[in-house]
Amino acid sequence: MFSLGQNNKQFVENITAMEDDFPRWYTDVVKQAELVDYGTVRGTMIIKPYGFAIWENIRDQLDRRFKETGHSNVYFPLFIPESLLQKEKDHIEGFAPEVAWVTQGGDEELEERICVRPTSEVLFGEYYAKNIHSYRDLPKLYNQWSNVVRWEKTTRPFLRSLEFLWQEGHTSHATQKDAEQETAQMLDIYAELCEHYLAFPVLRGKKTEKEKFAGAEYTLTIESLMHDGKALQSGTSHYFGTGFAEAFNIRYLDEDGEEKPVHQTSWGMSTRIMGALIMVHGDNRGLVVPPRIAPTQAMVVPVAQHKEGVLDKAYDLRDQLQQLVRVDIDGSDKKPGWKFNEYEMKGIPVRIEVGPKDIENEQVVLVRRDSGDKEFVPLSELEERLPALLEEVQQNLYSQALTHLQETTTTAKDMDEFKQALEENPGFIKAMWCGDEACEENIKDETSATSRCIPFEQEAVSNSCVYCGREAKEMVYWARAY
RNA sequence: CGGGAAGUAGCUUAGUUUGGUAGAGCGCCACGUUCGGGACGUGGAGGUCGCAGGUUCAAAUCCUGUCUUCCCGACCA
Repeated sequence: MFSLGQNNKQFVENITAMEDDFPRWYTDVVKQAELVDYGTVRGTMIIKPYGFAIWENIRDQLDRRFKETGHSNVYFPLFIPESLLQKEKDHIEGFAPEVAWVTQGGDEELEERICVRPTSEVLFGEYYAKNIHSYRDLPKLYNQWSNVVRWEKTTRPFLRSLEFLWQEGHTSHATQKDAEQETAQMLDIYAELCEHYLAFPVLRGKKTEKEKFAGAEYTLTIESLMHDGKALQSGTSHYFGTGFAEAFNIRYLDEDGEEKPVHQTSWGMSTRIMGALIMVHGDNRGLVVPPRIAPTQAMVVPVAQHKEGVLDKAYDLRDQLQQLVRVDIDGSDKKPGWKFNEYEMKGIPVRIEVGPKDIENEQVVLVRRDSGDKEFVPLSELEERLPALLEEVQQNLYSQALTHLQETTTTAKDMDEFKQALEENPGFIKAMWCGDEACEENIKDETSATSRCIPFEQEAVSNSCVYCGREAKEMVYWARAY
């Protein structure tokens, strides 16, 4: 095994070091790895082929699980009439400030403003009201892949943009129990995607009243930790109770002959998760993509490719390995060093070098992106070694992320400890809370940290509220967040 | 929405203080030499200096407005 050594200054000149300026590192990586370009309208983004290929893999994994759990994909319109959006009071209050409105069609002023969907609860509500009549119609388990628009004031690629891609699930159930099970099940699917494919751990829990979705009875969330110690809400699943059913009059006739409102859920994961992928695994050489989600898992780089037989051998390898993993080759006439850097920047998990010496020795060189370690592998062992190495990279990325989460998760019994933790070892802070929204508000004002979730797995780190000292109700994870 | 910084070739930028023919490096194209960690030589293409007004004989440069990006804060399922 060899390591890359210290001679790496030249490789990173295009990317700001993350310890110098993390926000700048992020935008550098997003651009250098060719994930996105800025759109012409402020706050919009063009997702480029490589960025979209990663999103497609995330999408496919989620979609497979949705279908395995009985959901059907549908597509609802982009437009919502203002009167429809107004129907659920909390919902419209939550979203009104960031809605984009259409006021004109062609030359004509519209009689009623039309909203460009920021989310589609009301459209599904209206549909369900018309289409659900009997307990036999339930459950209705719908999902849609779509774009939504939220007129945000400050924007960053993937993390917050005026328009973004996501999926939104909307379901109706006969009973509270069924709907609550659905809410929990979908959160598990999101958590599993993060842990098994995107290779980072998440904290699961419930949002506080202040942080919950507008119109929901409660919101479940998964929270993940970025490299700079800030948290990112990575997926949410909402239980609506019968709130929307009452507002939209979604009722069914039950077996017992009684008319009852349905119990509903909605859940979503967006292209924002791309931001998590970048900020959890990325390093000063650029992006690092976990093998299970990487569009290209291994890149064949021929060395001294002008020499007899090298390029042919490289293409043969590509063809052979294609049966096994997602492999690509760069047969362009760039120099090898250029290619090494290019694919490190793009985070491709493993590089396969083949040169004249390797051909002579009947071997290849495998270089892993996460650690930079090189190993010489006999051709006869390659088909066995490469998938195993990809798996090692996947596991290592997860355990690195887990270690980071564990090492930066602290406990605070009072505000001094709380502030000290934020200052010295930013990450999640476990602290008790009395349940009073005023304390939550004050903590935010004084520290800019917010409540991230009330974890399912509770643990009493003290008896009293970290802010006011009154009797504590529950333990909350706090952090500065994106 | 407040405070700060910046927009000059695909990218990074010099030039702006003191107005006077728009420069460089990288990248791109052609040819040759190279090729085990971002090669080199020669030749070449590429710019309404973000946009709109104004001042001036003359504006990348001065003035006003505006758009966009980045940072900090406020806001934010």
